Amino acid sequence: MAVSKYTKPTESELEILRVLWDKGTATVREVHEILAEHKDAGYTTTLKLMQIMFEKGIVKRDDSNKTHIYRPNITRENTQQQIVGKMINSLFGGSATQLVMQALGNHAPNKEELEEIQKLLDNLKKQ
Amino acid sequence: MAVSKYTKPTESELEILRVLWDKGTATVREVHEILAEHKDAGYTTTLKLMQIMFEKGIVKRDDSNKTHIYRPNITRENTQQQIVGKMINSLFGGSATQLVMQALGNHAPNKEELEEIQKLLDNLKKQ
DNA sequence: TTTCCAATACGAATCAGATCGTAAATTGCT
DNA sequence: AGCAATTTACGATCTGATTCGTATTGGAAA
Repeated sequence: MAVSKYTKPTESELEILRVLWDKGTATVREVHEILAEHKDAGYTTTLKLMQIMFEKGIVKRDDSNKTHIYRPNITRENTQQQIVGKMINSLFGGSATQLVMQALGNHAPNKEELEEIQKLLDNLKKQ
Repeated sequence: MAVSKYTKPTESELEILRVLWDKGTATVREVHEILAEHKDAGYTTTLKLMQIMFEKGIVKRDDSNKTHIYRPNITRENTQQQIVGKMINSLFGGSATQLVMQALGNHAPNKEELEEIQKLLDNLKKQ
């Protein structure tokens, strides 16, 4: 079985990944424009970060044309899982329940979301 | 109203905070012994970190004796809230529900915990 | 073909966090 | 008082992340 050397994305890398996850593929320019709405960093900064992410294997890219096209090489779900898992251990003593209580307590969902959670809960109870 | 300049604790700071939260108060030596069980770093490293945390205001200390006694200056609950909140925004597009689904899906709780969550859910539905 | 623009490549500077060696201070013990 | 052990203080180094300036490259348009 192939071993994937998992590296936790940094904050900046996560920002870029979010754009790539949403769009599927994007050029450096596209990513940069979106980040620039809320953050100010130069274009070459975004470029450099994406190059580093490529070297790390976090993203893939098509460089057959002058303007390279990037795409994520790790899934959103997997990354969420890694990070949430780490947080459960480091901040909630290993109890996912504690995290769930915290999240629900401080960020109450609406009716539809409550129903969604209820369904999942019902499923878990059946096991 | 007093403004508290919130600073996100680093990973190492969190490790130390966990010990302080569990014990209430502790000396550098005590914290270090516990960390040393799972991590290897020199005593002065732990000392330095705790000194920096003191400068930042993350911990308080009683230095009326030679051996200083440290205690947390931020609560576990508050810290959890800050970090979970940030994660919901940066990784789950602002949806606490998504985080909850993720956590429950990948770290299924036992019967008692499910009941606990159910109770909270029932309460939220009543609103 | 030449020119110009946009994109990439690359190296350097900066910054924060973590680590540790060493010196100075304090306390307990003989 | 003098010594040994423990603790604190402090500065230096190292590493990783971020930022950016500048040079180079490639392609499109004139």
